[in-house]
Amino acid sequence: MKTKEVLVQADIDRETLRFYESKGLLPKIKRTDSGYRIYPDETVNRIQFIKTAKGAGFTLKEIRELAELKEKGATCKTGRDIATEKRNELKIKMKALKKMEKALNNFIKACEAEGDVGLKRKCHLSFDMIACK
Amino acid sequence: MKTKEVLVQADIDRETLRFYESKGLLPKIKRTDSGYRIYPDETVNRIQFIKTAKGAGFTLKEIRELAELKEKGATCKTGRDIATEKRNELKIKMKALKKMEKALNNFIKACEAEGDVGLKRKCHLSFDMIACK
DNA sequence: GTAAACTATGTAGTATAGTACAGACTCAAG
DNA sequence: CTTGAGTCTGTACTATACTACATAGTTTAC
Repeated sequence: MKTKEVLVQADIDRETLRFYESKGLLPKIKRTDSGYRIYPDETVNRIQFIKTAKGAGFTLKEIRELAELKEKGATCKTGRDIATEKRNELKIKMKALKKMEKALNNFIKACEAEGDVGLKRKCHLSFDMIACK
Repeated sequence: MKTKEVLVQADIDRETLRFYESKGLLPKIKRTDSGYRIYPDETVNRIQFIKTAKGAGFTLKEIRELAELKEKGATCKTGRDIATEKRNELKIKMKALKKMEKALNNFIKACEAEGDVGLKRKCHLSFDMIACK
């Protein structure tokens, strides 16, 4: 695959792609005699993975650690340990997300219960117990 | 509350606290005649809220938008709209998290099925369908 | 009444994750 | 065989979220 093809298929910016390459996040890229990059097909999936992992709050460094499990042929034990650690981080993030969701839900519900639509009623958001007066 | 009290109770760094203040994330802070900050009690809760929201992937700017719902006495309608928008962002993040969790779970399970413990077996992580050979 | 602990301001530096060129080379179509 | 689209390298700039001083003033405990 040539660069443009990756850019279109993975919906990514040329500079960002190069940036990810420089950070060691992509699988090995060949070059033509003239120096043009030839990407393996899995690159598109890899970028999708990076996007998902980023969306889940992982840093590029963390994502590279996961990518390296594949790249460097880690042993299963090492791989499992890293994956388990990442899963624990994930669980903590999930908790924060659920806490926030609950707070926002309470706030939205309280607003609706007060029949806010179209009104200019004042509301008060508190950060321990979200409510609307 | 004096600064030190907030630092200890909220488990936050002095400089970070000042940084949050400069970004408009904290409730109004009074000063003594000599210029020392006097924080309202809710400050500790606010910092906890900031931490949770950050953990859920919101930026400080986004967190300030939520904080301002309280600070500036927004109308319920405005408040609800912002909260609903944030809740939508949250749902997208939650999806990414679940996708990642599934991928990690598959990987860990596959490793265990192969009886990796103590072995130096090679494993391969693929990013569309995580597996261990 | 002085030393230690605390606080204030301002400035500068770091890490992360891009984003935006400039200047030059290559390739493909008419 | 030239022109435009595509690509290359390198450097510099941006935003976010801190982090680390330096320097100076204040409060508290002995």
